[in-house]
Formats: sequence, structure tokens, C-alpha cells
Amino acid sequence: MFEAIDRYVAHCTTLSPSDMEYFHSILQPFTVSKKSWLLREGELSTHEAYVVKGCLRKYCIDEDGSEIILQFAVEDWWVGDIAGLASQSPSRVYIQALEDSELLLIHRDDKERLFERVPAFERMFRLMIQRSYVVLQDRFVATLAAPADERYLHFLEKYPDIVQRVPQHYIASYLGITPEFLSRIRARLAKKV
Amino acid sequence: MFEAIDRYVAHCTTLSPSDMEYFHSILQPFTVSKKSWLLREGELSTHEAYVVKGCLRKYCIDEDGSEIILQFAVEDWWVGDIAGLASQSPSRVYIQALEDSELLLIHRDDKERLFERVPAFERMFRLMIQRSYVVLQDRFVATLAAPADERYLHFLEKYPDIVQRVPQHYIASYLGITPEFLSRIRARLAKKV
DNA sequence: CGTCTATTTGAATGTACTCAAAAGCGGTGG
DNA sequence: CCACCGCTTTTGAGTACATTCAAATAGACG
Repeated sequence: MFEAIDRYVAHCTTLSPSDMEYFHSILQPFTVSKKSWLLREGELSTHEAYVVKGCLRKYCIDEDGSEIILQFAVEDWWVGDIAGLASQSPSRVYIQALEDSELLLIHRDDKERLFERVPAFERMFRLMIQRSYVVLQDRFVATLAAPADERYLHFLEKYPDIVQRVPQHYIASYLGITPEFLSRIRARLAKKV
Repeated sequence: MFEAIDRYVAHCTTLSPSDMEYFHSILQPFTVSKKSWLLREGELSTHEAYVVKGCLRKYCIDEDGSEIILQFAVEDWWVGDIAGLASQSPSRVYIQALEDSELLLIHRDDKERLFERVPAFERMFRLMIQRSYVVLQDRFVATLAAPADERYLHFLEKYPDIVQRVPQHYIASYLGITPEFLSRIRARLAKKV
């Protein structure tokens, strides 16, 4: 159950056995079945989730009703509504399982206590969000600077595993284009090869 | 010199006088004059900067040579190349003063030592980057979902001060559009009123 | 006052979108 | 096991938002 997350933690820090035990004690194993939601817009978010197995998507819905995928989360990723958790305000995002998934949840309050007891975890979560920030910034720049076909090719390179697991229209949404247009891009690329 | 940053810190935590003194001791006052760079692409970034007075922009240059503004930084903001600092790799961004500016620099290594001595600072910087992440995510969603004129109006609301201080084509770049198009948007809006 | 940069305006173009419909694919039940 | 249903992907035609290139105008600074 904890092998994967222990490896994740080990990348940042080395824990004493008792801290390790304490950490495990606040993690709540949780399963979500395909197509069901971990969080919906308007709900109060209380947990962050580490993905042990499976695949989820975090997305929001804009004014004219179309979905924008903010993140795919597969094994060894964290997913959560950072904005909502921080401000304790209703979520503006949905988190939905795209496959039957096994998670480890950590409650906001338990996390705070964990930070006090083991400051190394504050560091770990700082590094985690720092990485998320860098990924998001790269994606943002690419969305402004690169045409959709390049962004698609880049996605294929960076997340070949996700391409296999996720319906194509979700990838279109992640790239910021319509499913129709992604289909055309693929047709063009196929012709070139 | 330190009044503003002390207020910033006080929002997160309360420091003992000796910790406060230590914190001040690692801050390096620094001035940049208008149009000069604090950091350029390819350089190794070693410091983060707190803006005491002035205005800067962080931007990168994409493949076809056009600038993308990632952030404006005015009084009470932090600015730095988070990606480069974390990975100790050459910067892919530029940080340039748009006005003569007064900064307080903190060196990467001093920051690490500060975190060890006063864990509350690790928390402060975690919260800082968390806020940056939320801002960036909102901006990302808006760029995908909202047309340029709405994004401009939203920018006017959110950063009325910056609009006054910064040339218009930089705002266009921040919004992800060309200066010509922003000019047309403004012409349209002026007509409506 | 002249020069340099920023902004505006015009015309042509392109990337990506919308709406509509057809084709493909996968799961489920008879 | 195959037929059907729903969902995903593809294809087509027309359109819109935003870009590019070019030139004119306006502003700022020495």
C-alpha cells in the first residue's frame, strides 16, 4: 500500500521510523471507480490525493459550458484543489476518475499537524507545488507560443503513457483545442508520415 | 528599508527579534535602473527578489523571437526564476526593470539556511508559491476560455495600478495578444462608451 | 525640435471554431 | 454471438477571432 508513496517521500527526505508510522497513520486509503468524482464544483475540498494506481483528471467548466482539463493524474502524482484548500472556499474544479483508481488521501488538518511535527514535509509539499508551478508555466507558454500541432507532438513525447490511457477528446481539452481540431491535426500528421 | 517586507512576513508568522535580525542580515538591498536586467536568458540565477519600490517584468522569448510576459512585479511582490533556481540550470527567462527599482535580494543558499533555522520561512515561501500557482492557473484558464477583450477588462479591474505604469504593448504580451489587436480592442471599447 | 519608440489604422490572411452529419468503436443484452 | 445503443472520432462547409505586414500618427525624451 505505502511502497510507492514511501519512495516519493524518500526522494526528499529521510524519516525516522516513528515519523514514518505517523505519516502512514494519517493517510486514508480510498478507491474511486471509473467516471465517479472525487470532488465537484461547489463542494468544500478537504483532502489532497496521492495516486497509487489509476488515472484521474482535474478540470473546470467555463462560462459557456465547455470543460478545460487542468491536470491528468496518474501513478505517483498528487491531485487536489489547491486554490479551494488554501482559501477554504467552494471548489471551482472537478476531479474525476478516468479509471478505477486507488488513492491515499491526506486531510488538510492532518497535513498541518504533520508539518508541525515533521517540518521536512512542509519542504516536500513546497517542492511538489514548485514543480507543479514550473510545469504549468511551461504549458502556459506553449499554449501562447506554439501552434496546436506542435503542442500535440510535445504532449505525445512528454506523456506517451497518458495518450494510451485517455480518450482523445480529453487530450484536446488539455491542449486547449476542440476535439474536431485535434482529429484534423492527427489526420494531417498521418498524411505526412 | 525593511518595513514593507517585515509587514509581508508578519502576515504569515511572528518572529523573535533575533530571527528577525538574522533575516534582515541575509537580505541584500539592490537597485536596478529602468530598462536594465536583473537576469537574462542563459545566466545562472542565484537570487530571488522582493520588490520594495518600482516595477519589473519577467518574460521569455519563444522560438520565433516574440516575447511572452510571465509576470509583472510591483511593490510587495516577489520575482525570480523559480525553474532555474530549483534546477540550478541556465535561466530561460529575463527579468527587466520597467522603472528604477529597489529590491531586496535573497540568495538561494541563504534561503536554505534560513529555512533550517526558522522553519516558518519554509512555510512562507510555500504559501507564496501556492498563491503564484493559483494566479497562474486562473490566468491559464482565462487565456483558453475567455476572448481577448474580456481578458483585457479583467486585467483592468485586477491590476488598475499596473495599467497606469506599464506601456500598452507589454500588457498585450501579458494577455497573449499582439499590440495591434489590443489597440483595436481599446478602440472598440471606447466606441461603446 | 528632431529622433526614437509606442500606438493606431488598414487590408489580407490564417489558425482554430461552430454546427452538422457520418463513420467507427465498445460494451451490453437478447 | 451478433445486433444495437451510446459515445468517440472523423469529415465537411462556413465563419470568427486574432495575426501579419505595412504605413501613418502620436508621444516621450534628450
